[in-house]
Amino acid sequence: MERYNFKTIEEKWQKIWNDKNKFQSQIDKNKKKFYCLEMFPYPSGKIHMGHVRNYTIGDVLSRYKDLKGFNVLHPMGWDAFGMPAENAARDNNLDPKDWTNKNINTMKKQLKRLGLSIDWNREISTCSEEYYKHQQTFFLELFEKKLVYRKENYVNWDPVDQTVLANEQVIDGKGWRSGAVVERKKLNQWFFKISKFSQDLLDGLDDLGSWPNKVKTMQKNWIGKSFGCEINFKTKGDLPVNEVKCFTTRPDTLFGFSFLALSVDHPISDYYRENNDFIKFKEECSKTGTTEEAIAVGEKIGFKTNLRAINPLKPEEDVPVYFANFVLMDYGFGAVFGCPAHDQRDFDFAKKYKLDIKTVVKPFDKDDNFKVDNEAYSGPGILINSEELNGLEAPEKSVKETIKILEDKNLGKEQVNYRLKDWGVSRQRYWGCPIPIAYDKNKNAYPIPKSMLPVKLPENINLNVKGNPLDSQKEWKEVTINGKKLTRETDTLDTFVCSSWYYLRFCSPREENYGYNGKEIDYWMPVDQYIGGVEHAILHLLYSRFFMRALNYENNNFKIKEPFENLFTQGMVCHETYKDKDDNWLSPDEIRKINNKVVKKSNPDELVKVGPSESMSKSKKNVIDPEFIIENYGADAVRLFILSDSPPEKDVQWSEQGMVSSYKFIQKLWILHQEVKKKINTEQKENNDKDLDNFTNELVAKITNNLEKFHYNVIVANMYETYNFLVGYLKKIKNLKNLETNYKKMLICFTPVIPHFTNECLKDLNTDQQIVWPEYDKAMLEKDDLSFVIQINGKKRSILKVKKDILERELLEIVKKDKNTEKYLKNMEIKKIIFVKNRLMNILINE
RNA sequence: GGGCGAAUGGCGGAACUGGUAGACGCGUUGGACUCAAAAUCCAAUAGUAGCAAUACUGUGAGAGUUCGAUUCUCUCUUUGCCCA
Repeated sequence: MERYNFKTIEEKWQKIWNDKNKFQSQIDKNKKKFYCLEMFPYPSGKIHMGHVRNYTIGDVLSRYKDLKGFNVLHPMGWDAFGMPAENAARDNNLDPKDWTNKNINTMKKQLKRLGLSIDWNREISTCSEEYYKHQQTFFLELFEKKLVYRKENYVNWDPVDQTVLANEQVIDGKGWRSGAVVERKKLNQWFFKISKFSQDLLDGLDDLGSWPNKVKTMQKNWIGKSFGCEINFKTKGDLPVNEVKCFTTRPDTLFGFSFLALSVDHPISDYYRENNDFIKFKEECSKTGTTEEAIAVGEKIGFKTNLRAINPLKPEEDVPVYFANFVLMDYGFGAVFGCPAHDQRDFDFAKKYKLDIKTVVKPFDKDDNFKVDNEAYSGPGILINSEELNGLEAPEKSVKETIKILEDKNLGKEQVNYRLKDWGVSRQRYWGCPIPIAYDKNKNAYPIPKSMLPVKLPENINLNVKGNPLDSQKEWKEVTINGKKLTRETDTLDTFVCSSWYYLRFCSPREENYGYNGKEIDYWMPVDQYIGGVEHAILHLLYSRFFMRALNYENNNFKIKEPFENLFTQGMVCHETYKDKDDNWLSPDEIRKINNKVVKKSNPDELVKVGPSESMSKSKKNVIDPEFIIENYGADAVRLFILSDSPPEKDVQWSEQGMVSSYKFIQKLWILHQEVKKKINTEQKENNDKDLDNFTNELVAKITNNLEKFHYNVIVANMYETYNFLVGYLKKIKNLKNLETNYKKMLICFTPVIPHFTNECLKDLNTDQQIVWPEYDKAMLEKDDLSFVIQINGKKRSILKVKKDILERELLEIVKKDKNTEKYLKNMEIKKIIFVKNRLMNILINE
């Protein structure tokens, strides 16, 4: 018998699917649509195992829904703008476009080789003019709706990449890509007014039923709604300032007020702009990043002003006013009131500058003499030392009560604050979507008329310059609008803008007049299932949700608010890490496992240090190249393995042995297929066999259920069970009449996972009609003979094969005679019997 | 510090609405085939005791609810992620 030649068979089926346009999708109002989307890849060069996992999960779902009769949309495209292309092009003297397109070609081939059921006719690339011209139109529309604005702002500046980073791109004070320490720099930037939708984005989360709770919580925290109070502090001192506005969530701790802290960017700083000490201080502050994390971790430093602030609830008391590095201008009003006893940050600051620490909240279990000592107490409790507020429960009642008092005295008012800041979209890079704006000599901004779109990127330019290459494009920068000579904006858009609406584009990828076609999105949107990594839980998903709201804003024709109905976040692909004796990382093919030892391939005497399994990354060299694996084992085997070992939402451990056994399994299935085929083709056939019908029925039920719940690892187990069953079955049973129909059902159940193999087998059995997902019979799941569990005092003592729907007293008679249970019941009084029909009987006796 | 999740054999992991814990795979051990090895096939595989039938223990720890808890409730430990 011939071995299963995965290479020819897989390529054969891929060609058939391709030639027949099998996965092409179009509107069909008679069918229910299903839009399945995986996060599109960045064309970095080659696909990695993370892609294999992501797209296999999506493919299993798409193929299942297709077999179920849905009209499936399953597109793929490229998140093609971004810094790696620009950097690679600069370093190797290439054009980013060429570099990107070359990678796209390679990766497309690799994805096709995986046998994904993708409608390639809808392929899009965000770096193509056909894509980004529509994005520029959207930008102008948002500009008209005043959802885009420009402001001078301090930004996170990455000195290595020479670009601005969003807060969420700064990790531990370092750039997420370059790893360079991030600096603060003031720049003119374009912003999307995402904060306008803070409440709506928060409310919308409730409607996203099947998003992971984890992701919803993360977004909720990110939006960071807080309830508090705006307070106007009167000030005195030798500056022409009478008042400072603060936002606080804890106005109830006002009696613990001992300083007021301002951001160095607060308007009051203007009075100090020529003060050398202040300038120095400000420089010092700029070394701390602008992220909340950097601020929390970094040392708190302050600069004392000549002002003193008056406590609104205690006008005879005034406290010093500082500039401090932990106050941000864009949160609240760039000013906070310091209550050291009940806020750790304030506490650290007060200790450093020897300020009062007045305890005003005591924990419930302490008396009124409670004093904050080594650290701030921020928990709940009872107000003390707070005059008229004494005895109030904090923060539950005290916050509301204090706000009322302040409002009555006209000293402040209730306010809701959001942590979510507007989205800075300007990037000082070449390889991105040009912002369709131009400026006159006075820096006034003019939108480029829509008729002049797209604003194309200049080609063949020198990237080997400091800063933004577009800046040195003199000719390109010049533009005349309505006879006016203007200069183009040289910043390009954050690539997260591109990925904020690409799912809309997939619905009508060739629509020329606009970014989307109304009819198409009305049919296809929203995405029924979105699948991707949890690392995008905040950024990409929040931006996409914002983008739909921005299009929806002042536009009655656009009805979508939530782009992704359901979300599934898959885990990462991990692998052991290896290091040699000098602590250099080793790749898996540089090591060898002999017995229980791991040694270096090039030097078998040298032991290799085996590290923990971590997410595959080039820097740790623990990557496995999918191309090599597909080449060696075939697409079906890779798909099977990547699903088999862990639930899709958890991390999976790559294992060579596991991969090999998946490969072998397909070989074994092929051998089994030959045997089944032989039996099917035998002339002599006997009666139908009920066991086989039952098994298949149960299998269909299990696999259907597991597919619906994303228990894809269990599906693989079900496949192995089926194999084991059939091997045993063929050995002992001659009843063949119903083998063919049952076997075909089994193959269809396997199709989402190993489509090439099953299509080949079905074809081999002359199955020409369109295959459809088998239905299962619920009633049949309850078998005529069943295993009935007998417990005595809650302990399992026997399992009896009995007929379905057996009555309690019938069963009791059997139990009394059964050799396993009889000894327990002899001469015992039965106190109680719990009888669960067709399942379990628990007999309670005296011990 | 706060929020959310997780903890089951040597390992990855199963277990429907509380009802046979350990499906399935990997690994390991023994056997068959072979001059030998690989591959393949067969068998065993939670622990303890026993030739065995079987018994006891067992889902991070401790309590609780229940006839019955991996599943529900509380406390704790460890760990992961996010936020601070």
